[in-house]
Amino acid sequence: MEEKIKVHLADDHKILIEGIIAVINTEENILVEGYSLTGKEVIEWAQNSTADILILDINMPELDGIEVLKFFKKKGIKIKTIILSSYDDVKLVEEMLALGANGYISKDSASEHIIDAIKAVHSGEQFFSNSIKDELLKIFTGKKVDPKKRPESTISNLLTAREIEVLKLISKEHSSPEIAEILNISQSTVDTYRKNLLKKTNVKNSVGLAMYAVKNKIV
Amino acid sequence: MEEKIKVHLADDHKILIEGIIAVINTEENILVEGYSLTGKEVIEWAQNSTADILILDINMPELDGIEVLKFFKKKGIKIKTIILSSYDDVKLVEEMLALGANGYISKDSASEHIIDAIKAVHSGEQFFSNSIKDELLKIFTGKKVDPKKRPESTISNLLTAREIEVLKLISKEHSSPEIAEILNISQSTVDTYRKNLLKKTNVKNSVGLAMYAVKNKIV
DNA sequence: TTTCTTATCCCCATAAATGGGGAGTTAAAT
DNA sequence: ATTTAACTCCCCATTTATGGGGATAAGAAA
Repeated sequence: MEEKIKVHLADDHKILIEGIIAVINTEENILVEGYSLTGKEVIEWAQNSTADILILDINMPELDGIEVLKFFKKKGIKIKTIILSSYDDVKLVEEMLALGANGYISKDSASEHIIDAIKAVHSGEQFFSNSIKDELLKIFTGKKVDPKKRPESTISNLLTAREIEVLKLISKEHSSPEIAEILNISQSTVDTYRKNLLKKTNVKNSVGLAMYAVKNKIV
Repeated sequence: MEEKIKVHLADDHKILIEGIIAVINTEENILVEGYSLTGKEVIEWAQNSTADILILDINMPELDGIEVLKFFKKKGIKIKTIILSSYDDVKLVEEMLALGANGYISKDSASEHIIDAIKAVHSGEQFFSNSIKDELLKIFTGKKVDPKKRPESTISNLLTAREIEVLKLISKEHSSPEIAEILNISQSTVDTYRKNLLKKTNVKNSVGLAMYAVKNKIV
């Protein structure tokens, strides 16, 4: 009687995607209409999408989930989005909500939660993993946080897109010459980014940068 | 007529596990007999296992795939193991082979490759993702490497107490001169520890060391 | 006892990172 | 139209890090 819920997946790991498809296929009224392996693909897809729900991994190379959500917000694209994350990070959840995400599930959670999340978000609710709910409770009961006073100074506006790219590569143990080659820019430029990153993040060296990246879940 | 191939999965992301189960369930003669979510669980399971194949994620918190393989080798446990990795890293592949792994597939590859890998490894062959094969070819054609001269000795044991001390200080953004002063030893010694740490952990630089420390909850 | 591990130190050399300066182009915002 | 932000590139110099080799003393393990 009712239409199937159309879902689009975005994750850089194809195995995970095919796994989720297999899981979702056990559900009668949910249909995976396609998937994207990179942030860029998601953005292209989004231009002419008729899907109901997007399940979006935040950890993708180059253009990650955060950037995708920002793009949506900027362009006024309204797609109900469920974040799929490797980590339970309240900061990230807050940022995602501010960027218009409708749900947040951890990759640690059981796969049936994906089904639950899709159904909930499709019917207009929000959905969170139990693990992340626990984390949230701690914050919102312990200290009361004004939801309007959301983190204005997220990494994304502290660091530029390019700086984040460089930071990610640094965190993946790449040297400046390597990063220069990967990004197709000169080593001088990479070194400039390193300097700016050190200043902006207020850490001492590359190790500090990597730790910063870990702490802020940008790797 | 023939017995089903019994497979055990090990990955800290339950969603990925359930996804792989769903994929494998489409295969008639392969059966997932269980799964482990941590390295410790794998080791416990391995004591009384009757499975034919273990599919092992290398990136697990605390006790990762490398340590699991080392444990197997030490205890003489013989389980055909397929490594499931997020990265295409030749160094890692070499290390895994030296530790007795029988296959190496990337999470980026399509899920049917898991099926192929299971079948290949079960029949005594080795299996590698195409992406990693390309990488390997580059190495083994460019420079000829004696397969017997595999990094057996380079990646030996766990870290010593002193090495861990140094690793902690590195992860706290200290430089070698600083560490030398803190520990009251010469900088030469600190540098020796750095070298040993790089070898033992098989990472490229200090950033890699810091990440290793994070992954293994040393910091 | 002999071997192995750990902790300590040194030499050499090269590669990489850090820290300061300046500067051009483009695109967006005011 | 002018300013600003982001991205790009270069000079200089110094400090750190990496990679190879070797070495010694104390203590544990075989």
